[in-house]
Amino acid sequence: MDTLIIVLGPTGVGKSDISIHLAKHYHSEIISADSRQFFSELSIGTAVPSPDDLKIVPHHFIQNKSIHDYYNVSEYETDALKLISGLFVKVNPIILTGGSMLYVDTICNGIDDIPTVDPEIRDDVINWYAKNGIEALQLRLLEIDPEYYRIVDLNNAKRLLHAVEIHQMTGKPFTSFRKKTVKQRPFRIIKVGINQDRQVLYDRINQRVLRMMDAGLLAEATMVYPYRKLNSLNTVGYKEMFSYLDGDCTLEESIDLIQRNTRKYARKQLTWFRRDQQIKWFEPDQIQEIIDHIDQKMNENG
RNA sequence: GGUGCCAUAGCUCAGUUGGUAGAGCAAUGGACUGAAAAUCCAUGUGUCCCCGGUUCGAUUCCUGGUGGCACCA
Repeated sequence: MDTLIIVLGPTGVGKSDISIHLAKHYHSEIISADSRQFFSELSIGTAVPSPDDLKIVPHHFIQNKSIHDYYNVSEYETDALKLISGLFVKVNPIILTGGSMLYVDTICNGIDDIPTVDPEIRDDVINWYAKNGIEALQLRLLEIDPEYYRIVDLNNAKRLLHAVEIHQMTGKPFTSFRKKTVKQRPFRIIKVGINQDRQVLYDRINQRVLRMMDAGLLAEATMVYPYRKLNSLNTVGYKEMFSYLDGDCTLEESIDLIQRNTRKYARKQLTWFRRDQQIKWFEPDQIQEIIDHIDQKMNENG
């Protein structure tokens, strides 16, 4: 039976090393589910695997896009599933790893077929919101989609904006698309979570940020600084460097902020993963236990 | 050595005309369907530096001490 092993956990915990170990053990390949490692212009700040690691094990969805490209989780679902089904012909199991919760979820459960919003409509709605404010936006949503109005977080402008965009584009309420249907995948999924003592994780994160600085994060950020308004650059490690380059803070403050925001991100990831009962959790050094667990699962039914 | 100012949450500080206290940041928890490393929400008991005094009651006023800062010698 085709099997997808998903290695997940907070940033900095060592998912990459474990994935590479597993890929070597199972003669497998690695699919990335990391929404920032797609971008070829970003490597230091996104902690992409080293050239050596990329040579040892084939990786997919690493630096295959430009920061100027528009890309979203739905396109990723399509691209990744196509790749996975083709790959299973010669590779089984396949390893999927990455910390982008929504992207992992989309591989497991799918995402509803909602139209992609035209850039002009997006700009139009954003401008309308900038002019009229959040309360007007809420009222507008109430009018066009009362069902979504009841359940959405009304303070979260991004959610409201998207529902309004979809309505403006299709003439239909957002809830008519948002069914939250869980898609069945034609392969087995084994979820392996990696976590460790919080303080140890934070220390690792802080150290990793300092290593990124030594490796030239500031120079990398300076290269893409002209495009800092792009969504792809609304990214921990870059936006803080931009604040420094803008003259809004010192370099030390900026580094401090990267460490803090990375810690926050790790916490947020753990919050998301915590509710997923399918995840079996391990410490980073329990590689043999992880392999035993995977083997046991794979033997359960074929 | 003298004088003045300061000492409150992990940090920076506010405040209580005497009735045991609150912001920002940090930390922690949560939400999440095409911007997701994004975006949004929630959570504040701490010997109010120490000893004594005044008082029904002191973190607040007073004496002394300790530590820090500034100025004068």
